[in-house]
Amino acid sequence: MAGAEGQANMDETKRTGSPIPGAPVAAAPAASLNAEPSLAANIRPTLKTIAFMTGLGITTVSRALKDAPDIGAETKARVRLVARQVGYQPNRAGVRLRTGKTNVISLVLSLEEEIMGLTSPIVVGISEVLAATPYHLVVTPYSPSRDALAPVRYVLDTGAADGVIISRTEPKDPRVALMLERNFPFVTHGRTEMGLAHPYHDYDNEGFAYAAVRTLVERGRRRLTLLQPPPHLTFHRHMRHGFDRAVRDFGVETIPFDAVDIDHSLIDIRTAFETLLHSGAVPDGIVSGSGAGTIALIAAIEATGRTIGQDLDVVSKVPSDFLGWLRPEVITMKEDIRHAGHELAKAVLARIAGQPPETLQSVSGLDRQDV
Amino acid sequence: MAGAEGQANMDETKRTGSPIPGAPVAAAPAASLNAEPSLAANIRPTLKTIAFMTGLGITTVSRALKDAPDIGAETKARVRLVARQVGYQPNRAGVRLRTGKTNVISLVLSLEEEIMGLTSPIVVGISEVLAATPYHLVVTPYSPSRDALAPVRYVLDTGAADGVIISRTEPKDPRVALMLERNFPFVTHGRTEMGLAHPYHDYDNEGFAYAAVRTLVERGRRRLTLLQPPPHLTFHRHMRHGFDRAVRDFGVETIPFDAVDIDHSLIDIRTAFETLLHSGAVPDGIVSGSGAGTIALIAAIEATGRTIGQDLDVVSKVPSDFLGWLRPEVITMKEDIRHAGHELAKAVLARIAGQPPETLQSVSGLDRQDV
DNA sequence: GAGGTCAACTGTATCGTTGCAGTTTTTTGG
DNA sequence: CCAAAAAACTGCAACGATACAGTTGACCTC
Repeated sequence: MAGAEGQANMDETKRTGSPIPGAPVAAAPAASLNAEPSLAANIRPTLKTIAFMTGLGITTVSRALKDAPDIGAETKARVRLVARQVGYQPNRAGVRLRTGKTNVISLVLSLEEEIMGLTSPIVVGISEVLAATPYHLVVTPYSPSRDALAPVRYVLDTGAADGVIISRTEPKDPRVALMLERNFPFVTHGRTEMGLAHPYHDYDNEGFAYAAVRTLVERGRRRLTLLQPPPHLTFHRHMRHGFDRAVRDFGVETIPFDAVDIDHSLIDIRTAFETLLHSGAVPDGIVSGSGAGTIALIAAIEATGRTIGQDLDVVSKVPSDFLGWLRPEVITMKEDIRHAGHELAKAVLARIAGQPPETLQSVSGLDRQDV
Repeated sequence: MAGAEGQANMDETKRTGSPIPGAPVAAAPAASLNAEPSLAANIRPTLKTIAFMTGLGITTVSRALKDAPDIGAETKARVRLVARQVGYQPNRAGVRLRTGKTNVISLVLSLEEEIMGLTSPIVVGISEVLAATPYHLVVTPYSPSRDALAPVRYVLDTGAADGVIISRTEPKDPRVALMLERNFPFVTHGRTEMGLAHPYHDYDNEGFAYAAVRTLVERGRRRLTLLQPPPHLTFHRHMRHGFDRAVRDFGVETIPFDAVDIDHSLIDIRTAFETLLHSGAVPDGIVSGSGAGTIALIAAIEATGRTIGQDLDVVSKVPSDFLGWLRPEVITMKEDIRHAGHELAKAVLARIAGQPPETLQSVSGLDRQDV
């Protein structure tokens, strides 16, 4: 546009570089400062270092490492060789500043869902997948008393990550709505019911509850009850549906137990269940949606002098097999949370890579044979 | 140096900014691109945005927000007001690139130490402390089969974090040596024995083992054994010392049990302990250094028809109180791992702030009354 | 041999921030 | 009333990487 020919470039000497020896350029110190990326040993190599070593331009080196089509094959080979040799690793801050790409996955965690050590295996599972990638895992916590939206907003507003993993989803989850609206890559651990497609991984809680009821019925139990997830979370519905459907299918009775849910403290659960056991309506079969909760149930059961496997049966979903060791009479069905971590990580990465959400939805659990 | 007066500055029009309306500068699009940080709504505010809004220079805004001494009080107030108003948050990549400060704490985790959910509460504890700071928590995993030094080297070489938290320390820990040598801020969860001062937080395993033995002795137990940590870790020695010293002090007998340690699988521990129970030398008191391990011990004990609290007693260190619920006959002593997370996080932050290592060493556990 | 095409390479500007070295204005001292 | 000093503010360059818009030279084509 605008200005005539003389305006832009074409000085006789390009200011950058100009390492032609003997040329009457600037002063010595200035030159050495700019030209040689590092005489010393332990400075971290940058593109400039490689450019200097290969005699190429910084741009060329950058493109060569990216395998761009307009760089010669031999040049690429040379650059890669030198890069490997000096142990070049792109400066994350540089990339991030220029491109906005953070190479970070943010795991948004409720600090209190931690009571029963679910975090641990999920972190491990995610880490295992990310280890093979340039991605880092950042834990973004929030206290559940506060707004669950806050951490998500933070990531979105500050561009702190390329992808987000959230759990404890609700049927109408504002976090999902927000990220979908902003077209931000994420996966949820748990489904939603908003009529919007997004990546998720979920445990088949409906299948679990159904199978649990069936198991109890097969043992002759007829008066069943459920220790269920908190009502505002999606998987409350799933578990309820599975339970209720099975109860209908098998024609058995249910005893309501709504005073507490698996988010309550063990003490509360125990107290509430003891109360139930002292009431007129005593169940002979219990489905528990949480391994920790089951411990409280067991305490209540034993405190009232009953024996599991005899007076009543308990089927529990568990994250690990402690219960199997300590109370083999409790029937357990394992939820593989580490596997969930794998799936979640793979899904965000795929989403970031542009794969459509519909293809990134999975449910794991029992074989669905029995549903 | 070199060139005469005309060289450096003093063009009539400064190229940057020049938002004087009506001045005959460049073309419209170029100007709008540079002058107005954003007409649109949702662009993230930067220093430039605030500079534009306040009419100040970018440098001034930066310094004002840093509360530098050469900025006027009123100016600072104005800048802060606008910054708050527009929700300014410094771009981490910019800061990091310029200053090298990452605002990241790296938690270096062995992926397999995870068997018994220690990670969860430690992550929570660290997060709780970091939440009040600009720091993020990044999980840097390694598989224990591989070099434990690798992740530390990575952080050091790439400057991925401002501070590191490691666990599973060894008496001569190469990671500690490396970070000390590079003068890099870190804390260890567990002590070392290298004669070098560094920040640490540790559980008082010696005190635990001593108290455990005392408890057993008080119950009349005389033939004691220890399920101990793996020999290469520092706390193996601590626990051993506490155990051995108490055994000496109280004049009781010990039964060797070195076939397995708490890092072995539950199956292995159970098998090994059953073997011991079937041998001639049967203990009547057991100290267990791990909650998970205790479960395996219990299984072995019960499989051989013995009763805890009667034929023998078990004292176990535990991370949570499941055992207390399910096997109240087992005597438990709780290790508060979340608290460890707090201490570790506070220590790295203090170290980063320049506090001397000697002041950042703590041991928690039982009151040391009994040692 | 002028003009065009293509392959291979390169300089410049930029992301947002801060260290540095100023510049301008006001105040102070003599 | 002028020089010097202090106070308040500012532009430039740089951190490392990449998008973009060239530049260079070899090779073709007519």
